[in-house]
Amino acid sequence: MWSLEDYCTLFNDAFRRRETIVLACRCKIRYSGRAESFLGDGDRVVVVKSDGALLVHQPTGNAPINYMKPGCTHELRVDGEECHLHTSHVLEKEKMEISIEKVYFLNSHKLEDGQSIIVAGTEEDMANMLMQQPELVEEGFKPVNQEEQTKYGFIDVLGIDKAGILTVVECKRYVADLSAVTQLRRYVEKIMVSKGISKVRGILAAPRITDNAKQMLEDWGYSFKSIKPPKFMEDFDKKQRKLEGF
Amino acid sequence: MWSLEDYCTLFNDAFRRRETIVLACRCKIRYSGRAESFLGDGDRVVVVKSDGALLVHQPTGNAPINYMKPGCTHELRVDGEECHLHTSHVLEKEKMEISIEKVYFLNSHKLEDGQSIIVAGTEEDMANMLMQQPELVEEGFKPVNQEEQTKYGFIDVLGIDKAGILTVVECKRYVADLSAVTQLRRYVEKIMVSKGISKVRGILAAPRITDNAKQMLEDWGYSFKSIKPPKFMEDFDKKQRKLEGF
DNA sequence: ACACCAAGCAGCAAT
DNA sequence: ATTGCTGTTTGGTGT
Repeated sequence: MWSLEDYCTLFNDAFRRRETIVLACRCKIRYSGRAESFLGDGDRVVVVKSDGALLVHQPTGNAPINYMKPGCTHELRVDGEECHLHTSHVLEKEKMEISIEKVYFLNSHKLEDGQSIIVAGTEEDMANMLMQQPELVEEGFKPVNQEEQTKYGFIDVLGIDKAGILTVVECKRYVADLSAVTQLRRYVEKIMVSKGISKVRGILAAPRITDNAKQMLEDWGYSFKSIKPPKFMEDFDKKQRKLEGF
Repeated sequence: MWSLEDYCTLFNDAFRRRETIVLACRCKIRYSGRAESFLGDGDRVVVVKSDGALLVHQPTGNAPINYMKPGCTHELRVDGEECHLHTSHVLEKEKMEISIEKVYFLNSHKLEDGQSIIVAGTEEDMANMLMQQPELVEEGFKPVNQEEQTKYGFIDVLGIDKAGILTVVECKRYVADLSAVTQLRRYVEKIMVSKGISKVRGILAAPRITDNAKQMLEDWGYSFKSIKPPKFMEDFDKKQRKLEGF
């Protein structure tokens, strides 16, 4: 069994060597920075990464209960019967103190990883699908050049309907809600102003829409088109080539 | 040194006992579910929690590069020269396979934690501050009963200005952007319809606002009030009492 | 269960 | 650096 001093030496040396450190312990946590927080005694896993990021995970749940951003300094010190991990981010004026009552295990290793993840099935993929298969939006719909869109902002798909009316399409991967409608409305109005056109259509493309959102959409004269986002591994080839280019 | 079979036994037994497991390894990862992803060879920390949640962390950055939600089943199996961690969430039709080339360390421990975090300085705290010190919003501003708000949705603060005009206040903890303005606009319109009033004011309360948002705010006849969110540890006493009540 | 929204959101790309 | 926006967002609250 190691002493508190041993743990401190192990930890501080590992961090100095930019190893990634994992520590399971019983602790309480105080944080002060963009907000302030306190977390009473319990068992957690603490991860300190080579870039100084720190994560605290409870034994259940997806998200960290506390964290510090990359760029932090860390020091583990003995304080009576406990160890205290002092973490601070000088630039961001944030600090954290983890009071460690008991260490269950501590391990560290130099980790190297230069890989980027490749994801298929995002909102961007959905927009690309509609650019390539515009008939999915509506019969006779013609997307305009993607270059031209960017001038008007972050519009997912811009096109012209079969009657020649400029049409903004906003894509959502999941259920479209009120904020999706207000977002569409904002884009439509932006286009009307910047192009000086009084008639611009808005289409919300998503697998589903909430009742309230549907109502608001119709009140504003926009329409909904049910579209499932793509989820093809085939897309990987294209993206992989793009990544390998760098 | 342990064999691949040893690691599998350790891992599978630990998960069966609902321990929290930490594994540092060189691996590649495939995920399929709400989207699909692939991550090539690199060193990562894998955390498997007692509720079945799984996190994969690269040696830098704040967020997990891959994850699975609570409720997953996990099995680590030997496959030739490698171990494969098969993770699946039957209900959500999600699955992940982590191909492990090399294990740096593996630890597990039964962790217990029933604590909830107490946070001060949230948007809700900001709204409460304005309810208690309405003069911060504007001279002569009087908040209306908080009960009454809930009928009309998630409005932060509803009140009456010194001229007797109903006023919606939307709070933002940080820089208010375009979506904050559209949100305010949605609430103001909702109130106008539900109360049958043609004149309702809107105030955006935040420490700062972006230029575009300011523009849109003024175009719509709303106003901005620079207010810093509260950040008092004193609030902890109140919240703690509330939590202890359970 | 669904709808809506905040988050100490994070991360990314464009400006 | 700031702005705007997506996210396998997560997590919480109210209906």
